[in-house]
Amino acid sequence: MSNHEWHAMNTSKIVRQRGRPPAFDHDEALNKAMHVFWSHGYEGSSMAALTAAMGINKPSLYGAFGGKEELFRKVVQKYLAGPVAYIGEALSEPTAYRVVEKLLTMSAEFLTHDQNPRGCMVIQGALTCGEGAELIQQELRARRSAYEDGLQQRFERARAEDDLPADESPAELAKYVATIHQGMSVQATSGASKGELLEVVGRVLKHWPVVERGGAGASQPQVLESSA
Amino acid sequence: MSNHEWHAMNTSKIVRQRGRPPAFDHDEALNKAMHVFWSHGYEGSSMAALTAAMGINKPSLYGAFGGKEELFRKVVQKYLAGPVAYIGEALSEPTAYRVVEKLLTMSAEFLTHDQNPRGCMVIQGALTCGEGAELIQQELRARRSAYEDGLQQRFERARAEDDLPADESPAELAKYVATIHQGMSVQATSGASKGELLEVVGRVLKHWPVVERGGAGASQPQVLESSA
DNA sequence: ATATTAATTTACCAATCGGTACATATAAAC
DNA sequence: GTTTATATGTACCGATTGGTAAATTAATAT
Repeated sequence: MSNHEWHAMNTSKIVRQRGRPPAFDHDEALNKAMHVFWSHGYEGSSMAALTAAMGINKPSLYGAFGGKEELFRKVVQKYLAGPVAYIGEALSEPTAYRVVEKLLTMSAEFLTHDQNPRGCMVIQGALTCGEGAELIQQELRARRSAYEDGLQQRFERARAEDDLPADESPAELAKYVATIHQGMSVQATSGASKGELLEVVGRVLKHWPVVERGGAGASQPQVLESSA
Repeated sequence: MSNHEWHAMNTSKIVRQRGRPPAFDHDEALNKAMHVFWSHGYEGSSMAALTAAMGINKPSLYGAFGGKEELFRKVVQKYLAGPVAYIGEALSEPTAYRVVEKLLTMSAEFLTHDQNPRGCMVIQGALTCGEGAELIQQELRARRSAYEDGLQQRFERARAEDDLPADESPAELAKYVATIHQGMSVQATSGASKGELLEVVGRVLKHWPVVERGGAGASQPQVLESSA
């Protein structure tokens, strides 16, 4: 069993090992690597840039993470479980409207947050690439597809709960929301502000399909008003 | 005056030159280069891949186009004047609704056309990059900004012509349409079909703001129905 | 024919790419 | 202490990166 595999199956478990202990914090180094990949994409991040940011040298990186490609996959896992965990939270909102409202509003915040590199790593990490990165490109595409599937399933549930009109297609709504989300990522990378993204979100929410309930229109959602 | 500069100012002008004539077609080679850059992005396209596709060797490429970066800039110009010239045509449609309808409908076709690499080169050519490509990244960002400005100006004209409600912001609408467009590009690269993109476009058009004209609602635009 | 001009081919450049061999350093186990 | 196991630093690997020097080839001008 190689060293980085041992690390993978023993995250944060304190086991007395013999041999020289690592001189760096595994999780912290992974965060530094995430920042580099997030900023420059997979191919745009050189081993030199990664090791410099992580504060370790190449043999240590190989021992602990197994090379550039495996490091990137571990970074993606951490990214999904950390910075974009809000997506899973949004999906558990009680209504489809609230799901989209929370998802896109938090995305507008997330994509333009000062501490974060602009844009989403899963969307932009390897949209285009050379001949050596097709597997990474494929991996990220699969992640985006899984995200869209999650949205679709949530909207199917919403329709079953009479929370979406019966003539609305969950798959089509999911692709619509994913398209908006991905466009917002490109916009953030291009310099769009949080306020500008929130205006886009507001327009999406203003026309979000809701079922007409009898009587007063009290269930009509509030229109999100944002500061430009 | 270097050779590639001579080429730049003498496009398609037949002048008897002395010296050995080029063995390749300038414009055709540029098209081949466009296809490579379009498929793999700026950094993902190596000189080896470019020269192989163009059917020339490196010194010829340097002589005719001035290096990788200048070649890419020339490719972008050709891309704007050729494959995506439909954008300019869309802007001259008579109403804002028709502008967006034509722009996004043709984009759905364009982004998924069998003969084209998936996605838009200006959007995805250098969204993320390493340390040597920031200038190209900046150039493409400026192109996207110019595109959005064009949309905004068109919507300003539309509002002046009472073709958009007075309380709609042209800048906000432009960013909204650009966000949709850029999201569609990511979707196309991820494998979305023309029909799926047209469904997204249909949803955008269904809620496009139009001025309420007196009397019957005859001026209400037809909803675009697409085949999935 | 000869000179001139320019595009071709071949071979090469230094720098960087991701990845490793190897010796050394540092811990626990005995 | 000695042994064993792991991490570190240095120095290196072949391959590829974008870019050229120099010789050759092919055209026109005289």
